[in-house]
Amino acid sequence: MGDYHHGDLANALLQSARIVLNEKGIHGLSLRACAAHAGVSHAAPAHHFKSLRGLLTELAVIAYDQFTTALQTEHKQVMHEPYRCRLQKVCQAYVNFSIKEPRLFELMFSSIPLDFENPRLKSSSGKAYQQLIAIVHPLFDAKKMDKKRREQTEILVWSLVHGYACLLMNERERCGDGYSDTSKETLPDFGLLVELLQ
Amino acid sequence: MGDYHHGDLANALLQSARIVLNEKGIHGLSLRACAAHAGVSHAAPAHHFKSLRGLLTELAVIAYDQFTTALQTEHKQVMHEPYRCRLQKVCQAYVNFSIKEPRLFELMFSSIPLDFENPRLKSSSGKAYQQLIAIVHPLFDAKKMDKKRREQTEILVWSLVHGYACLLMNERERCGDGYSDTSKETLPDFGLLVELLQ
DNA sequence: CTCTTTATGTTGACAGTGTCAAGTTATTTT
DNA sequence: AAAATAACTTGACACTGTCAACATAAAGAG
Repeated sequence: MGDYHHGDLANALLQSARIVLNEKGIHGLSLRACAAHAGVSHAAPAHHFKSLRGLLTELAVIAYDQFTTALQTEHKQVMHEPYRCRLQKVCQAYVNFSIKEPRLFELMFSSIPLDFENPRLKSSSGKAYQQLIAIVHPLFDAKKMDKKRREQTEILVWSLVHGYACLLMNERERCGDGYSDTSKETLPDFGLLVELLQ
Repeated sequence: MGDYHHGDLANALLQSARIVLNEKGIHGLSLRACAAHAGVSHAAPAHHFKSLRGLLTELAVIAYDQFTTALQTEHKQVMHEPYRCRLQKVCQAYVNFSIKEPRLFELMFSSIPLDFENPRLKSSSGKAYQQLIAIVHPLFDAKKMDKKRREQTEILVWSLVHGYACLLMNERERCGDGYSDTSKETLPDFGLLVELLQ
């Protein structure tokens, strides 16, 4: 009776998962909802992803890849600009992604348990971090820093932009769907921090 | 048969909720588990908290209060120290809280839907933010900044420390329970950023 | 070409969850 | 003392993830 052998159900389910994710949010995303959206039985996903965790993990891989691409694209576009400007703009791209794809961003950094032993997830999330570092790195060339201080500074930059994106998203969640304060969508100039601290 | 009229079931349930939270994490916390731990029937919590969301919201209130207290305590202890040092230490207290009470921290800033219209939650989370601002504020006295630039700088500082705490927690989650890299538990000196950016 | 194996979906079941309605008991009010 | 109310229990329903058993289609072996 039923259509057996869909052909590429794994990808179809991931496609459905993205749609359900955007409609109902992470906590509304269920295996059964994805199966229903893809038009298959409720237990079909288990044959492609071991569990819900498995599906979320694969979805996170997609998310990280798309995230990395977004950073890369911006990075290439600002290659010719001065260092500070570069950094600011790529960090803005980081924030923009969290605004454009809030559900994917949530998935990547939320407390929802993913399978971080999964080699694909390890790879894609690792690449995202490397892409970030690649942006900050040229900034060090002029400075004289040892390895440890470099790493610490990298983490500080990452923390800065990541924290901003997180807080912005929290605010959006709290204030309902219609909320969008365009003034907060642009990351403040990092120079303000220098002004404060020096 | 059953003991009716417990006396102070609401608080007993919140107490149980904290225990269950610390044992099983946010996504393992359920109304029924709390009820079982408190020794009451599965539907008892509904009479005190409208729903699971209601219970999580009240738990978040406790979390924010404890968080604010932690910041306040540190703030008082470093009152006599120079501005920059003060800022660094209170931010460290922020990070320390996320290490000491990771589940509560998660609850406060995760994507789990809370009732942000709840006046108690509004109040307690607002106080936490005010406490943060209160720390950054004195730093501006020496600088000449207009209101907008002040607010932007406040957000940048907040982003910095919040992002660090979040990333640290993600790392902990990913690397299993036994993970603790003490070198990362101390927030790098903000001066590194100045060095990088100026 | 036929038989077997394997991959892929389906169906049905189970335990767990939040939530609601109805019933039971204790306290409070009148 | 009677009535009203608050607190808690019980039972039910729909939903979830996950497992086992079954059905079907594709691929491989002889």
